[in-house]
Amino acid sequence: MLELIQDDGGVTVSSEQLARRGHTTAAQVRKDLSHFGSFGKRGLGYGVDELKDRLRIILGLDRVWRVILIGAGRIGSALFEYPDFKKRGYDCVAVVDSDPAKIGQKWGERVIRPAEELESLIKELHATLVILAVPASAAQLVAERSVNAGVRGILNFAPVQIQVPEDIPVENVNLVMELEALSFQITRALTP
Amino acid sequence: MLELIQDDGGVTVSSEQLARRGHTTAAQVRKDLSHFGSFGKRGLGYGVDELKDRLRIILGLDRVWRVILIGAGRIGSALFEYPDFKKRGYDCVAVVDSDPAKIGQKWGERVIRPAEELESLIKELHATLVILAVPASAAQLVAERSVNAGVRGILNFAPVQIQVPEDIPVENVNLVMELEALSFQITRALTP
DNA sequence: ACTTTCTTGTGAAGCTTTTCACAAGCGTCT
DNA sequence: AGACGCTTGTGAAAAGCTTCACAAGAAAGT
Repeated sequence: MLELIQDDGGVTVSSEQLARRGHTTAAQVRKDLSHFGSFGKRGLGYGVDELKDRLRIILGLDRVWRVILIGAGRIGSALFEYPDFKKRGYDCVAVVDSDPAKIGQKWGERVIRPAEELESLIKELHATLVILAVPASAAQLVAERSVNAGVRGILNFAPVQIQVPEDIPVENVNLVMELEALSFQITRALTP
Repeated sequence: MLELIQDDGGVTVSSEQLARRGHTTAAQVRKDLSHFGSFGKRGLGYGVDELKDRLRIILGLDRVWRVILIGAGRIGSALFEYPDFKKRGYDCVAVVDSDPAKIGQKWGERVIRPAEELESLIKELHATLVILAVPASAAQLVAERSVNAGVRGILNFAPVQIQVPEDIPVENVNLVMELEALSFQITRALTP
């Protein structure tokens, strides 16, 4: 499994150092990285700058992703204000909501657009990703509309499994599910 | 892997129906469930009510988890307002923040407490879980303080890997990481 | 009671991921 | 130059996970 690798201070970094930061093993790190070519230096480790560059390319972060945020509620707002969002190469090109009271409000320099315009916005602004921050009941429909309009990936905050074609990746963030995973692990630890 | 199983309408449900809802296979569902005893009925499937009860117990949801929310920023606020939170058995017994401007503010019936009180609140209120909704720079320290004060699990929204003893489960929710996973999958699909 | 139709639970097979182990490469020190 | 200390990259072994396949059980109809 591919793991996140954080920056650090030195000029080179060994697989073992990376493993400690990423809660994994040195062998795992080396195997993962070797899938994308061998750019480590034996006896030294990986050059931090080269590693960053390579990862950026492997992860597709050498481009700017055009994102539309669907749902201007609390989660949407938290995401929108997230400082690293733009810095990391994600450009929120539009915000849509179905609530007439919210439409027209300004978030920073973005005006909240009505949900009906979703398809045309995706096409006109060439959005590649959508962030679904809508109630569970609306999620499936909005996801389908987005995919039909040409979106390539979905980040889903609604607490439902959405059904989309296999070639459209979906990442789910489900607060209750994460809490249940914790609760399961603690419970299992208590009753072996 | 244990998968989430949503409610449905009928009185019984087969492994195949569950599989469709959960993006998995019938055999997988049966294997997962059989780890916790055999409570399906051959020829019929699983009784929906019994299944719900069993899952509740397996996941440790037959009790109320006492949670402290650390960080009263946007993410914290989105979580706090999340309607299913209380319904699903999570009781937010306190909110703390280090910003003097926020301390004393009322969120619903909860008053935001100063971060210094974290340890005493955990002990006095018998909190079992903490939700870390603080900046990355503060996460590690706050996590350690929480664990030392007796917390049993952590839901971490800060974009860093926190280091805690092995027996303390940590679930990470990292917006940028999820987006990077999407971006990686799309990129890989484009360049095979 | 017997047959038919479903569906579970589970051993075995197949597949994937992780770990182990070590040759080979790189830099440093003498 | 040669020896030494590190660290990568990678086959091979081990472990883990998923799928297959089917006996056994449960209801319903004849």
